[in-house]
Amino acid sequence: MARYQVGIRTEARILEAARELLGEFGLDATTLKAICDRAEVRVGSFYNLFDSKETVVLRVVAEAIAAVDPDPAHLGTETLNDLVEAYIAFFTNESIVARIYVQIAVSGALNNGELHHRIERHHEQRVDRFRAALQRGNPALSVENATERTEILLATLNGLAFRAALNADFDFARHARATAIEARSPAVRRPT
Amino acid sequence: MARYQVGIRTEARILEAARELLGEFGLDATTLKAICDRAEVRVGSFYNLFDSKETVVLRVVAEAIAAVDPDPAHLGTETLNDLVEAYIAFFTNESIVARIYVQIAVSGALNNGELHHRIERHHEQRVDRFRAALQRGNPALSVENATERTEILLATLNGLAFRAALNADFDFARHARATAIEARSPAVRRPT
DNA sequence: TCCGATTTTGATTGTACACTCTAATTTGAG
DNA sequence: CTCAAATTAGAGTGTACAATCAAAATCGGA
Repeated sequence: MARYQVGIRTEARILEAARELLGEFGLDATTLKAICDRAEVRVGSFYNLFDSKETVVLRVVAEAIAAVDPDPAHLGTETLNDLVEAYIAFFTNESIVARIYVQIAVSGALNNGELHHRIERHHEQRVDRFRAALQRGNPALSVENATERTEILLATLNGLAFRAALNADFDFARHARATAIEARSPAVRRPT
Repeated sequence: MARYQVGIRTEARILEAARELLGEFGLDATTLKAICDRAEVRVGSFYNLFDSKETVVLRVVAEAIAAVDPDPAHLGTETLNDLVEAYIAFFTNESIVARIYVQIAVSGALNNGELHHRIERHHEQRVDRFRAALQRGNPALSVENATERTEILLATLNGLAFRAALNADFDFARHARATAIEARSPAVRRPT
């Protein structure tokens, strides 16, 4: 299936249109028609290049996440701080796309089994990367302890992001950084 | 608008049907037709009693949340533990309804301004109740400190709930209780 | 220039959904 | 029993959407 240049450019235009619409107006407003209108393409051309609307949406979301990856090559050199900052960057710069991610995770999960697994796997990979980075900066931690701590940290970050999605005034970055510091330098219980 | 008994019973049947469908199959599967079929009511009767489908859904969700309220009369006697346990009960027993709450918060928030404010207000009231309970059990805490701590605690609980929604095996209750203990008895930073 | 492969078009299909409207029926207070 | 008000029925409206298809146009290697 040797591609023609025209088709490749059209594909790029469609992706760009989807990226812009999703990032600006959210999932519900990004209809197939809206994408095609902005890309100046007719519906038929869209389906000549993509299997479905879902394909495009998932690709845009995946690319937005990948764009802030502090270690795209997976060299294992990232610090916990890098990962947290990447997380903050994603939710700060791409808040609507981030919301779409949650939207897909929450609404699609019950119905669409394949999608559910993709998101589940994605989250587990994230736990793993965060845990590894935490242990790198803190070799004394056991795997169990580090995993536990990572689960809590990520839960808090997700919760804070959700909070920020509800209230734009909420200082997501500050809370996120404070939480991350807490997770990095282990606290001890005050004797009671 | 003096009600007839028949209408009151029909209203109850519709609410019950919506409750069952939402709790079992989620928001997307709970169509107007599905509600009417289960309630054995025709569409026209539905709209004689309710303004919209949204009305019914929001009422079911609100009632599910109210059902686990440890202090429905707002006497101010609830402990932080009570509140956390209520939260755990809601997400454990009514996991699908809880998911619907998130679904509404995330997808509706951008479009529907009125709904957005309701959910925002609900969250702020929750922060307030949690903070008050925390201070009651820990009078030494300043309002600022308690608020901060509460924001983090609630964010973590929400994040853990989200995690549990993705992976049914995740031990939500254990993590939630552990986090709450942490929040209750302030930890101090280990000197570095 | 030729010609098969790719791309484009846009009318059309199909579907799912919330919601409306009017006429018929039922209720229950007086 | 009467009758106005409440309730019910259910066909019908309107809309928004993703996706299909066959024919026309275009591409680009040989």
